[in-house]
Amino acid sequence: MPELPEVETVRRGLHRLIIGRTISKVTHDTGKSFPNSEADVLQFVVGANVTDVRRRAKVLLVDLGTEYTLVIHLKMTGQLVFVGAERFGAGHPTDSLVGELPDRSTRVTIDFQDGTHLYFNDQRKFGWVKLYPTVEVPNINFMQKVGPEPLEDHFTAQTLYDRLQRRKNTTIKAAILDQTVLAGVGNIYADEGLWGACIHPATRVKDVSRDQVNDLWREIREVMTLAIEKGGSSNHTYINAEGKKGSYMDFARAFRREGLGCPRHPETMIEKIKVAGRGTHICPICQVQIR
DNA sequence: CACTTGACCTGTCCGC
DNA sequence: TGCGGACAGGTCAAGT
Repeated sequence: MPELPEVETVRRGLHRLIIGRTISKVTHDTGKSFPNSEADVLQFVVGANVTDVRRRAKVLLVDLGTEYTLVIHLKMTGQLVFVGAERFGAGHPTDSLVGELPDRSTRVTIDFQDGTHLYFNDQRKFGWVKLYPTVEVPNINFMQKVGPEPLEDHFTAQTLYDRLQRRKNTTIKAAILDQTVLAGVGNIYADEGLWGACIHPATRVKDVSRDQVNDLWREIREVMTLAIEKGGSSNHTYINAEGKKGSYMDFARAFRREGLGCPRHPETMIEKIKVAGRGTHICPICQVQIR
């Protein structure tokens, strides 16, 4: 589900809500939702306090005082929801969208000593929580391969142009979804960025001009910055650490707007097509495919 | 190596 | 109403 802006929104919430809390108990599914052994969980997680919550690409990193880190990927439908102790005394937070937790999609429950809880819910079970020594995190295969963070200062249009050269013969949409080209772009912000830059998603990378790459670079950064400001985009499965939805979809220009007017040409409707195996939203007037 | 496709899961929606 | 198939905000492994 979540792309960079959604994962960053969850990170900010957790950073505020769980740092300094001490873990008293962990319960989890057997299998890939949390594949570490009970012995490791008892030795390195239970009794540990949370020292930091970081993000790289779409991956969350919850650092523990034991020099171990919980590495978490939400994939399509994962959620991390913090529930305070007051929930069980004064009732539910009125603006939370989650029901009573845990529920049938809860894969991992982390209880804190102060009576608060962190729930990892994941309807489709694609997501996971894995425990690594903190110093080993940079050596994880994904961390070795993943591309630059698009919102960092050193990510320039030239960087994007250079990194796209490794995918010259595929479509521009497939290329920007490739996490080794740049980090954090998923289906929503790919469509939004390509609409902003007036590039048809099925255009081959080699046919995208240098000026178009400049536009795409700027649009990806702008759209992700706005999305973080709005707390991300929400479908029926995405909520943040406090159980609330993001409002970026109120500002979306192409994604999931098929049948509605293009903001640049209100008389022309956004169309839904398939590119790179994914549902793709375009304006047929502004985004003209080359070759 | 680059590229595409299917697999991983569950739930929902849409057409017959 | 029931059922089959497509599809869903992501990555991997395996195939060509």
